[in-house]
Amino acid sequence: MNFNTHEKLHASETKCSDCAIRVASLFKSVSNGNLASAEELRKEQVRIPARTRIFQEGEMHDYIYTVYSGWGVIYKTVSNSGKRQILRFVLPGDLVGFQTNVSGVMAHSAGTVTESVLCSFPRAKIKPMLEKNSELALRLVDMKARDVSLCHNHLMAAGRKTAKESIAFILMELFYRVQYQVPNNDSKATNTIDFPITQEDIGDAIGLTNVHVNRVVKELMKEKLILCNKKKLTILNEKKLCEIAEFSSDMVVTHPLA
Amino acid sequence: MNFNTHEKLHASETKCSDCAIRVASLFKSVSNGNLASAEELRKEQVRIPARTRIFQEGEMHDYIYTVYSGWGVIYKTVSNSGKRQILRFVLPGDLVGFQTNVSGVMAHSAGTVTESVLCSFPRAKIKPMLEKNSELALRLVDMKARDVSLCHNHLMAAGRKTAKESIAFILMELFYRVQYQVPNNDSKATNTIDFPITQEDIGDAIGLTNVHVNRVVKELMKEKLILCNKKKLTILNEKKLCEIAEFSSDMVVTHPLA
DNA sequence: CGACCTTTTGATTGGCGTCAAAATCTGTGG
DNA sequence: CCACAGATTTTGACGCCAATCAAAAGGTCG
Repeated sequence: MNFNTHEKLHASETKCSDCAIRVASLFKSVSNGNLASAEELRKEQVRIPARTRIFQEGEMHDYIYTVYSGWGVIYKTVSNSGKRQILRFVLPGDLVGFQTNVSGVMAHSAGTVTESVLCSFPRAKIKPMLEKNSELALRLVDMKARDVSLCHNHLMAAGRKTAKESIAFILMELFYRVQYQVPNNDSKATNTIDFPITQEDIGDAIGLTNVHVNRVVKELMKEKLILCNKKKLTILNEKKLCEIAEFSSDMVVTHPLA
Repeated sequence: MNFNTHEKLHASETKCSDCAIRVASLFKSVSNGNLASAEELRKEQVRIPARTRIFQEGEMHDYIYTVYSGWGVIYKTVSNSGKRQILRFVLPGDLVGFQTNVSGVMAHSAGTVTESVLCSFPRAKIKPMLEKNSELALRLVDMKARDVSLCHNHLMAAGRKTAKESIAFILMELFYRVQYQVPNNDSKATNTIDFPITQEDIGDAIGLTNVHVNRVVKELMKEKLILCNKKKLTILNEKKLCEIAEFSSDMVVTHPLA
């Protein structure tokens, strides 16, 4: 699976008439009055094809993005071996590309999995915006704290869990994140979500080969814990999976700073 | 290696006469005027023995801490297997225990490695403080962004690097973090730092056994890349180690949001 | 000095990687 | 709507990195 490059990212931009709505996640907890004051920050909506790179590790990139729709990944590559480590699956509402450093050189790459719609925002305007609007700053603290929490769980899976435990974990985590973050999903009724990532992606997220992921996934299917094909994932035995994975749904729920 | 518990954490507190200085890290970028206004927030200084638990995963804990001196770890435990995953080595200037959730139940445990001095701060006062002082909020965003960045590197090591690469990485990372964060270290002159963690700790950080860590560390010594004994670590061949680890010093440098 | 860590070494095992090839799926253009 | 190419999944054989088990040697601290 190779990423197309998306060099002229901002060439295909179209105006987003009411982008404040689209960046619902970042602005979620901001009162209407303040939102209005943030309106001046005109944002650009971008549509990016499936499996296309958004920005690349080591390169300058002056925008951050809020995901409006679609799945993506952020990742790093070991240059010695060429192996990829997926750091996070990106879903609607997530922020992509925010990092604090002097140079603006990206510490990781980002790419889409499915066709995605992002709202871009100039990195340079973040600080003034946060200074003007403390609610936004608090919201960003929340989002970053959640990033840390997800990354801790992810690290735990990669470092200390078996292949089966890790895979069960990642499936449950994504199932719940989709439930909370993807609009118009019916996962509560059907226990099924759209699942556009490959087994190779799963492997790259937890440090396994696609071959081994396949063996474990088949085992989970044989045990009637999941059903997984045609880009759909069904959770058949949530209780058992949570036990195996040591997962609980409150590991993925966002909370405002209280 | 077991942690003592530190049940009566706040029993042994002593007043910290000028704690604003001690929480230098969190308040680093805050102008003097604002610092004064934050003075009202009386903080408590706590001294904790070596290898003692500060708080535990799954339990309520109402304080966050800024580390003034000493080494510590934050970690999670796989209950199935009892295996520990160290999420982060904690050094002076680091924040410990900040997370956003409703319940106040800690998502991970924290403990000291050496005797440490911490400044405690009531979790409940964070939000009002940040609302009053936007510079603090920005500073917290920076710190959390750095947490994410370190965790990404850590995940990369655990997931996709070989034992040798990961161990080289963790050694270089700690070497530079000590250089930047520990006061009165002479690492620039001597290439040597105090190194109080065990090989078991290193293994728990990247998902290896102490036995295997030992074999690799000995190999690194045999190759004259490091020198490591008596709780001291010397970097003999930084260039080579950085190549093996794919490490660069700007992976650990803190930058204010610009 | 004695108990307990921590490091070190050796022997053996096993989980997951590697290599390879077939089967299946997916999207695209004719 | 079919055909084809490329991506993805699946299966099998085999190998290796790191785990496990065990035990000795060296450090550390009360």
